[in-house]
Amino acid sequence: MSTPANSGDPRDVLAYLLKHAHLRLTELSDAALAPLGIDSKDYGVLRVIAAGEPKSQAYVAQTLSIDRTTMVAIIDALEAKGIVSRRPDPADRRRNVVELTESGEATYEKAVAAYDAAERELMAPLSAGARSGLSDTLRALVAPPPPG
Amino acid sequence: MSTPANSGDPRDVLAYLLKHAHLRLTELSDAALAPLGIDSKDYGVLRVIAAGEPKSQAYVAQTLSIDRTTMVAIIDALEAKGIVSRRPDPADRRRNVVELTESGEATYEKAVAAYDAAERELMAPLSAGARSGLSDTLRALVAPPPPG
DNA sequence: TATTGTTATACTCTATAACTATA
DNA sequence: TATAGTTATAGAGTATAACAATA
Repeated sequence: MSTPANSGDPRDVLAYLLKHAHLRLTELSDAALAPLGIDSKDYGVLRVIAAGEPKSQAYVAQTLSIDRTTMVAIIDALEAKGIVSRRPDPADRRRNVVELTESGEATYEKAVAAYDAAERELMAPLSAGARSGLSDTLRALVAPPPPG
Repeated sequence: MSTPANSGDPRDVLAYLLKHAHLRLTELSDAALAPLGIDSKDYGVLRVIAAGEPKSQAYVAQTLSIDRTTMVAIIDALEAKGIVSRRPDPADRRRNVVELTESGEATYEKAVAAYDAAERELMAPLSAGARSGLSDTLRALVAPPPPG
């Protein structure tokens, strides 16, 4: 038969597996990042900010599919911690340019190491092939982010 | 180098991929299940209830790692729709036995087909090997549910 | 007119605390 | 004493609506 009998085990349901794998990684990375004063959501934001040229709040929000009103509070908190700075974009004063501060650069470097360790811990039971296969497969399922 | 440079693409971060793959599957399955009057969370509950012998609310909640106070409202709604029934367990009157009604059995059969179609739609870009590899890999990352 | 950032507000989801009844 | 179900309540997370500034 193509559909196996229902054993009642929720791990037969892909939605359950995706939800709980994400939950487990969030727990591990939140714990790893907590000493730096940030969580996994902050890490995602910092990673976009840290890449290449300075970004606007709107760009960061769109890249991560986070509502721009939600982004305000996230940047507020990172700014209060001295990790990022906000200033009006001289080229378009509607925009805020968001950048890592000097101290924020150091925090970001540590955050990359902490997050990577959490990912490795989650993936520890997997073979090297399964590890890279997981990322490749998920990338094929997830559409490119808005700005692309 | 073992860590690639940060391109700013959130799809390089496993947590982003897991979150958005889950989000996409939830959207697809919610849409597929909506004509039946249930959503993907209800489907997970029905799947546990439909397996084998009748279950208590507490068992269903623990199996899915849903708080028992949250389960009350979920079962309330399924009962109001005539999909499941509740009755005290004669063997232990603290417990509610939760079962599919006759009409609920029919809804459940349709729900399995609808959910499976949503999973297939999500997985459509993948090879057969990648599809089964994804489930196997995720299962290795997710601990067995409480009752086991 | 459209976009960016902001604020105030509301909504959803879920958890905590306290209660009842049963064991 | 401990467990199952329930209710009321509170908190986190996120979205919607409306506004000011700027393009």
